[in-house]
Amino acid sequence: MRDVTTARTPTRNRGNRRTEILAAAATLFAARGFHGVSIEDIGGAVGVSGPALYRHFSGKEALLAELLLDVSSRLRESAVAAVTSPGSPEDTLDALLNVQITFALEQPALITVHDRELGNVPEPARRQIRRLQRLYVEEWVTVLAELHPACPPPRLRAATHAMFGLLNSTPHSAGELRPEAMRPLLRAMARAAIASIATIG
Amino acid sequence: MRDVTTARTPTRNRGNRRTEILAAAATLFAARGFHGVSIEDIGGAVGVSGPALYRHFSGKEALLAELLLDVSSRLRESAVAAVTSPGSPEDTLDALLNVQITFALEQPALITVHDRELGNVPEPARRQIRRLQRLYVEEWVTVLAELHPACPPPRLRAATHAMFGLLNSTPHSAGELRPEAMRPLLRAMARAAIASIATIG
DNA sequence: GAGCGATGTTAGTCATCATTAACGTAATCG
DNA sequence: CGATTACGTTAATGATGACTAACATCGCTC
Repeated sequence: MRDVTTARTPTRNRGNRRTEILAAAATLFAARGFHGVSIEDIGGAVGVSGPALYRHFSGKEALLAELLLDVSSRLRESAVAAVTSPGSPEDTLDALLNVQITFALEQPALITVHDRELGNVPEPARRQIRRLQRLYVEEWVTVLAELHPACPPPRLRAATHAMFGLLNSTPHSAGELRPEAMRPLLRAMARAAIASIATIG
Repeated sequence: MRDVTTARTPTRNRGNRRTEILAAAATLFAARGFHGVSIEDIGGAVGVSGPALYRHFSGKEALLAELLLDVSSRLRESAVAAVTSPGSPEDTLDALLNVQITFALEQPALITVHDRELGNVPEPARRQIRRLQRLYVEEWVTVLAELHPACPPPRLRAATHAMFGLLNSTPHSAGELRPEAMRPLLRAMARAAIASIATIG
């Protein structure tokens, strides 16, 4: 009389604990910074204590690396999907906005860690994360370039970063507004901000 | 035959070293986070080594506290000046934008530390910094409320934070654009973003 | 039902680090 | 001059923290 519905892989709940740890670490890193969080803290947050983490990760830095690698590849994947789906440049921009806004609203901790802690990732992984981040930005720049052909790329890049700053402000205004109200606000502000870059220079 | 031109206070270069330390600490904290920087690092950055800092500050946390207290009071002071000077709400908004943009462009390290490290400031000072930050935000909200009377305050507050995010993106787009080009871009994007908040809801 | 792999536990170990102690030195001031 | 003050220096000291070792346990598979 065993429960067969939970389709267990060869090794039972394999991966749950791992995922749990990643989530807890993201929250803690976002709140106190990589060096402000101890292995003990992370373990404690998931109900195991300390060195248990080494059964799942080779070390603290590896944990961070996996976190950032995961975020940056998911972001890039979603961006590629948005860009390759058919539609006008305006449609594509809207799709990109949705990607970033959804991420910012649903995973504020990951977003925070993603743009603060790259410096603590050891070298092999760091390069790859940087590459993914760069590719993500370039998806945006490409679309913006279609909408504003007269705008030089450096300005487009700066504008893109400014927009990320705007959208990623969600951790700061946590609690001010419900997500359902935050989403249209961010979308409107970001759209307007982008539209404005044609009006200067 | 002494040099009298350098108007020395009772104690020679008093305060130079102190200021130098604060500046170095800001840069390091911005780059690696409070816990990622050692007292030795900060000392090294100004050419003295380690425990010399205790001649100027009571400890690492006190150093951070002074940094944040200084930033938040300067921001608030400038905001008050902008708000109390005569002019239309639009003029006042422009003045506020100039305050924040100038700060973001000229002191990116301080801006970065200012919105990341509050959690590491010990309690007496933390409350005061929070208070100053809140007051700063309220200056913005008050002006925005005049421009958008129909907009509920929580939305104004969220929009204000989003705009700070936009303007404070300068550390991320460092090098993309020269400050002379960055300033009008940020101003245009921020103005447009703010104008857009009336168009929803 | 013995062996094994996955997963934890607790008790080291070894660095790093904030902070303090003990001790110069040079300039200022009486 | 002689003392005090401002500033530094190099050794402790005491915590904390990442990581390792040695030792369970438990669910499976054979």
